[in-house]
Amino acid sequence: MTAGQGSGGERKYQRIANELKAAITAGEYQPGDRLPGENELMTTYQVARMTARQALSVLQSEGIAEARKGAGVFVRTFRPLRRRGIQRLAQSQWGAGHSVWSTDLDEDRELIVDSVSVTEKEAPSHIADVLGLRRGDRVCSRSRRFVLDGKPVLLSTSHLSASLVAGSAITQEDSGAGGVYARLAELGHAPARFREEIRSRMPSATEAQELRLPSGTPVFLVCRTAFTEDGTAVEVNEMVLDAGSYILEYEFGA
Amino acid sequence: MTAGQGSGGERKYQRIANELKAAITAGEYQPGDRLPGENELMTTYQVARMTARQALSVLQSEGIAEARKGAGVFVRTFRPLRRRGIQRLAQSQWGAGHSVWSTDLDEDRELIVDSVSVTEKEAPSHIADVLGLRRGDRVCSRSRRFVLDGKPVLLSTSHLSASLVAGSAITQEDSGAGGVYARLAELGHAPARFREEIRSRMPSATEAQELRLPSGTPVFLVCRTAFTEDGTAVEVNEMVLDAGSYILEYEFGA
DNA sequence: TAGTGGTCTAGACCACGAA
DNA sequence: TCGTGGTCTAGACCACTAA
Repeated sequence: MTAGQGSGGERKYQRIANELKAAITAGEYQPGDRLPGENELMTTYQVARMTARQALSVLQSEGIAEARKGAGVFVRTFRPLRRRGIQRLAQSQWGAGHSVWSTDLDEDRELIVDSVSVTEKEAPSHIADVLGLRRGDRVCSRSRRFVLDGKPVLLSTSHLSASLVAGSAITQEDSGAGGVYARLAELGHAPARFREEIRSRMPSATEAQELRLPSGTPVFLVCRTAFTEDGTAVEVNEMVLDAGSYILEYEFGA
Repeated sequence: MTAGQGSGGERKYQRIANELKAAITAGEYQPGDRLPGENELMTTYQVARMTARQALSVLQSEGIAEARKGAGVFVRTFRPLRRRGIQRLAQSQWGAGHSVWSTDLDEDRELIVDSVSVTEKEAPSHIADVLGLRRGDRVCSRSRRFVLDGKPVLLSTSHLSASLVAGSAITQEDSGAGGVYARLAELGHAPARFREEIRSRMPSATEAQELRLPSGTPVFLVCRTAFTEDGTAVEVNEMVLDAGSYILEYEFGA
């Protein structure tokens, strides 16, 4: 046979991929172990380079394996953070000066803010709509990147009306104890209700680079809107999360 | 040049992919439109088949485009459902005989249960742990597939202790008005609290087939646990969602 | 330096969809 | 029937990593 797939048979690359997956499931390859490379698969299965490649790409696109250029293809480890969407925003926490992120920390794992930037610009239209701003009104945008065990896992950009927060610590890189929500409370705009909307898709090339995502890893897009008691939206926080690094959790009553 | 990438330059396939993306963003190709095929890209960019292919595969793996064998590569449409995780489980709804899914329906879009199967088997260990069952105890598992506009979007498997629900309508394919939660309430095990845990990853080949997912579409894994007032877990529902068809939404107070 | 994965070429046969 | 994407071959040069 020179090409094409036999009508009754499993695809060659699929068969190779399945055998590798089975070996991983059986524990023959542990997380972090190196899998057989392209050359080895070519000889053991007697296939062309591109076919061996495609077999390995199946594992990568399912998030099971990760290629490192010049080194090999390795079984990925999966050790996600648990992000509690509701308890973490309870008043008792930010009101008392805790970081909103402290509950994200499993024992001994450090989630660190890698870079912060605060800018003021004209409000993007989809943000202006939610915050009830007029055309041309300006927003204060706080962008942060969070790093876990040396790997970036979360990009967060928080948008607030520039006129609302002018002069407060919110416009500083260090927003102070309790963070932005404590400052909003001091300004008389304490958040009372939150809405989080979650999507998931494959990352753009830019996002994949910023989060150092191996191919086959989707991202969560979490958009949180904070409302005051009277129902006014005061903050919109757009987040991009490495989906392989997070479990999102919500608890609520019936 | 015969092969390899010029050290300073953008990859060929990446450049082609970027131009296609720009054209889509600019509106030259609308959702549902057919993109230039492999043959057309080969001639217009003077590249080999595999290179044109790889350019198109970039768009597919980012979920921007979708290949249909024998027809072409098309710009994908994105029109997700909004799944409200909290309001939809309020007592007022299932208590009154509404389907839990009714709030998922945007006007004029029909979410239909495609297939139902109810089985009884020994509890998988991760389910037994949560439900507090002993080794060898049995569970009643209700599996359903939901279809929107002819496309499957959600696979749901609900696990309950077999001894707890024996003889009730829960063991029937039609669980009756108000669904499983109304029946649990009648049995004296009304759910009072819920926990939903969300992950996202690329689908396995099986999941991709069952949900008819184009490549480049991740899935949500939503695991909901229902607790009674005294904190006993009475139901574990494992769901697999087409991430391109859903926005998950949670609203809660500070 | 040897071996790895990343990109690229120039061919081929196949199953499928639309006309 | 004809064009499409899906699979496959057998070569090639490159950048990167680890020994």
